[in-house]
This record gives sequence, structure tokens and C-alpha cells, in this order.
Amino acid sequence: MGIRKNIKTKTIDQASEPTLKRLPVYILHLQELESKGAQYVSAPAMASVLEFDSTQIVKDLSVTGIKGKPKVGYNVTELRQTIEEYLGFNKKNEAFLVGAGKLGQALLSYHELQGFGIKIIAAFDVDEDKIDTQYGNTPILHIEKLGALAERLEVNIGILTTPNSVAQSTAEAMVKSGIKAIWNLTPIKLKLPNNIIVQDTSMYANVAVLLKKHHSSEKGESN
Amino acid sequence: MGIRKNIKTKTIDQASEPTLKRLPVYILHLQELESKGAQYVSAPAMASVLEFDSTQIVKDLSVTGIKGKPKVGYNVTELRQTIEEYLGFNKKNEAFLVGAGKLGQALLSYHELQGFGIKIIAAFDVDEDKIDTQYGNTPILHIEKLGALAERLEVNIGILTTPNSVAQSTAEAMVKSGIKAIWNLTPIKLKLPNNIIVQDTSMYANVAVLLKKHHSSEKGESN
DNA sequence: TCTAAATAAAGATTTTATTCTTTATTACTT
DNA sequence: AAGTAATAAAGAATAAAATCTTTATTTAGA
Ligand SMILES: NC(=O)c1ccc[n+]([C@@H]2O[C@H](COP(=O)([O-])OP(=O)(O)OC[C@H]3O[C@@H](n4cnc5c(N)ncnc54)[C@H](O)[C@@H]3O)[C@@H](O)[C@H]2O)c1
Ligand SMILES: NC(=O)c1ccc[n+]([C@@H]2O[C@H](COP(=O)([O-])OP(=O)(O)OC[C@H]3O[C@@H](n4cnc5c(N)ncnc54)[C@H](O)[C@@H]3O)[C@@H](O)[C@H]2O)c1
Repeated sequence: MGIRKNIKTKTIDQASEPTLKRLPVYILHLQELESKGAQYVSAPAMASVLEFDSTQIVKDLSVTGIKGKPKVGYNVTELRQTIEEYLGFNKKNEAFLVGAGKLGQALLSYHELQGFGIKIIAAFDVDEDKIDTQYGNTPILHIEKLGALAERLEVNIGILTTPNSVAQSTAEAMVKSGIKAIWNLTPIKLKLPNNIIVQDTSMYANVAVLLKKHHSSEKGESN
Repeated sequence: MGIRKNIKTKTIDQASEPTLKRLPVYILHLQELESKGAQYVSAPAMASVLEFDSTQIVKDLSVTGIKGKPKVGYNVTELRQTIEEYLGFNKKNEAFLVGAGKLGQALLSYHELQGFGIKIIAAFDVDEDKIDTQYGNTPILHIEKLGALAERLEVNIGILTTPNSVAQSTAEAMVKSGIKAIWNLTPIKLKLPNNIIVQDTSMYANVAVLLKKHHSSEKGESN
């Protein structure tokens, strides 16, 4: 009502989700530039390679607080590091994986993830054949040990790769164990307290978009 | 100017991408309702379970053309089938998977995907140890055979799970083989002709969002 | 048969994200 | 040293999506 409009002083560094999702694309591109020995890169130059709008790139990068120089661009290494720091990749991001099945094991062997912030230090399962074995260098433990270990090792990030049928109950158990952020790779919409961060990566959602666009384009829509 | 504003007559059935991504969530929920024997469900009822806004559900479902009845809701089975038909799950969606590594194999064993439209009928790789073996019931073939087989079997959907380093070149080979829609599970931003449908599922992007939100919430932001 | 409650559907508003425009800074050129 | 071209940065306009509001329909109950 007239007064009071900008109460959002606290949400300064809140980048939009689309922006956050583009930042890793920039990191990969910058890594490639670094490997080629490039020192500087401009937003328009990145734009032409990545096929993004150049002003959008400038906006995206500005959320990290970095400053570019007109006529020169950004220092490649500094830019990459600034983005990584902004995303928290340099913080301690140890995670537990729950559900060491096919997808879980793929993630356990996906060591590149470490370069993007997350390090899986243990996996949990209920399958006796898997429990107390190792996958790669990662131990697979009984799910009952989750709570005690999460507390002792101060782990508060969890990756959920159990079957759909137990996704909700397992997620609740993770929360009870002190997990604060869950990367949910099941297609289930989890119902959890809203102080818990949940990031969904649903294959079904992506397949749905792919198929719909595919069939629409076949029908000859301009798109 | 002045005249000509609504040139978009052709894009009638164009649902937004957020809507398309929610449709599979509805399908899963409807399947559960069916298994419980429910006949009808209303949008507000779904909303309370899924924690969505009920008017958004109504809007989402309306893109499929289905009509609900006031005071009753939607017929559960009819609604599920209508969504599935809308998304093209009942069409022939045979796909090739390229790169039969850890992630590729997880997808090959992920038979639930068939219920969501996609059936992987062959995989392709360059690793001699894998070529001409089977994974599950799916043959793994030499990448050179991709073109001929795609033509003969009329496959035009491809799943890309090769290493990052060859993602772009492999995608180009897929396009040359007649693939029209690519589900890209690498984090690489592909540059392809824009009549090719590309759906990215980047783990990095999701990890970035998760970590940023997690660290922001730790700093005590209201979010 | 009429009334009331529930809810789908359509439309309006608000919010969010992208794209466009302008301004100002910097380095290169002559 | 002055002028010019390139580009970052800030702001405005546009477009898209989500949410809110109103209307109309339909069933259940009086
Ligand atoms: N396989 C894929 O490629 C793929 C792709 C996308 C999404 N997903 C999703 O990922 C999830 C897992 O799929 P998957 O193919 O790896 O299944 P999977 O059956 O291979 O693995 C599931 C694992 O979870 C374990 N488990 C079962 N109940 C558990 C519990 N209560 N606590 C802890 N662990 C438990 C099982 O023992 C098993 O090891 C599913 O939700 C699936 O929809 C899988
Ligand atoms: N492992 C995971 O959990 C995971 C998760 C998310 C994303 N990814 C991404 O998925 C991709 C594959 O990851 P991965 O862990 O399965 O790797 P991987 O090394 O296990 O598998 C890659 C496969 O591709 C094959 N290959 C190599 N060059 C090829 C070519 N030119 N044509 C066809 N096949 C070729 C290899 O022989 C191998 O079988 C990567 O881009 C990775 O970033 C992996």
C-alpha cells in the first residue's frame, strides 16, 4: 500500500534459476579456453560460441560480482574461479548417496562431479549383497548407519537414487538424519519441510519435453 | 504497423516447458490413484497432495484438451491416458543410445522409461570390448553402423551419453544419420542445426542450483 | 424443483525472466 | 594526445509464466 515495496534487501545475491543453470556451461567453456591458453574473453565472443544472447551472458556473470573491462572482456581464469566460488564449489560439499543401484553406481563413478562441487563420501543401501562392500573407493553402508554418520561427519547433502516406491520415506529418513539438501533423481515429487532444499532431476520430465517437441516439429510447426 | 499482432495461430497446442515437465508428475500420481481404485479426482485434491497450485493444475491439464466436470473432477484413467497421448507416449518412440558407459548402461536397464514413451532398441559405442555384446536385451553395436540402422529401422530419436570430449562430434554424426531429436545427458552445449530438437539434462546445472540454494539458506536467507 | 456448494474454465493481474536500448568506460589507432 | 571502436553495465521494455479473480457449470441436497 504505497509505502513498503522493496523488502527484498536480503535477497541480493539471488540469481534466477535459469541463470544458475547456465553458470556451469560458462565454467566448461572457460576451462576449454584455459586449456587453449586464452587470457581474456569477452561476452560477445562467448555468445557466438555458446549461441546465447551476449547481454544475457553479461547479466548472468554480473551476479557473481565480477567486473569485466570494456574492449577486453573478462580474465578467463579469474572468471572461472569467481563463478565456482559463487556457486560454492570451493566449500566443503561432502554428500551421501542413498540407493546404490544402477543410477547410484553411475554417479559413484562420476568423479568429474568433484570438479563441480560435490564429493560423495559414502553410499547407503538395504541390499545385503551390497552392504559393507566398496564401489570404486566409496563404501556402501547399511541405511541404518546414515543418521549417526551424517552427524559425525557433518554431512548435510544427500543424493536420492532409491526406487520410486521408497523415495518419499527414504527422503524423510534423510531429513531426520540431518540432511538439509537433497538432490532427487527419482521422478517422485517429495513432500518435505520447506526449509529442506530439494533439487529435482527427473528423467521423465525431460523425456516428456523431448517427445512433445519432437512430435510437434514432425507435424510441421515452425516452433 | 498496428495491425498484425497475433501471428501465432499455428502454435495452438504449444504448452510451456514448465507445464510439459509437470505432466509426468501428474501421470505418476494418477497411476497411484488408479492402483488404489479411485475413479475421479479433482484439481484441488491433486493440488493438496502434490503441493501445487490448483488453478495451475487446471491450466496444465487443459492443454491436453480434456474436460473435467465441476463438482466431480476428472476421470482418473481417462486423464492419464489423455496426458500420455498428448505427450506422444503411445507413438512409436524407438531410440538409439550412443555411448554405452556407466550412465548409458544405467539407462539401458531403466525399463520404466518405456512406460514414459521411450524404448531403447540398440546402443552404439567405440569400445571393442563392448561392441557386439548385449546389455540386458539390448545389443551394443559399432558406432559405424548407426547411420545404416537408423535409416533401416526408421529411428530418429537419440540418447547421447558419450564422454564430454566427443559429445559435439558424436551429436553431429547422429544428425548425419538422420536423428532428429537428441536427449543430451552430457553437460556440453551442443551446436546443431535448429531443426534438430535437443533436450539437455545436465547434472552440473542441477548440482549448481542445489549447492547455491543450500549455501544461501545456510547463510540464513528467508528464500 | 430449487438452492447451495464445489469446482472447472476463462480472464486479469502479478511476478519473473529475457531481450533491447542507452550510457559510460577502456584500449587501440593515428 | 585526441578520436574511435568495442564492450561492459545499467536501465527500460517486452515476453512468458504463475498466481489470483471472476464467472459459469454441475451435482448434491433441501
Ligand atoms: N537407471 C536409470 O538410468 C535411472 C535414470 C533416471 C532415474 N532413475 C531413477 O533412479 C532411481 C533408482 O533407479 P535405479 O535404476 O538405479 O534402480 P535400482 O533398483 O538399480 O537401484 C535402487 C537401489 O536402491 C536400493 N534400495 C531399495 N530400497 C532402499 C531403501 N529403503 N533405502 C536405501 N536403499 C534402498 C536398492 O537395494 C538398489 O540398490 C529410481 O527412482 C529411478 O526412477 C533411474
Ligand atoms: N556417470 C554418471 O553418473 C553421469 C552422470 C551425469 C552425466 N554424465 C555424463 O554422461 C556422459 C557419459 O558419462 P559416463 O560416466 O557414462 O562415461 P563412461 O566413460 O562410463 O561412458 C562413455 C562411453 O562412451 C563410449 N564412447 C567414447 N567415445 C565414443 C564415441 N566417439 N562414440 C560412441 N561411444 C563412445 C565409451 O567407450 C564409453 O563406453 C558424460 O558426458 C558425463 O559427463 C555421467
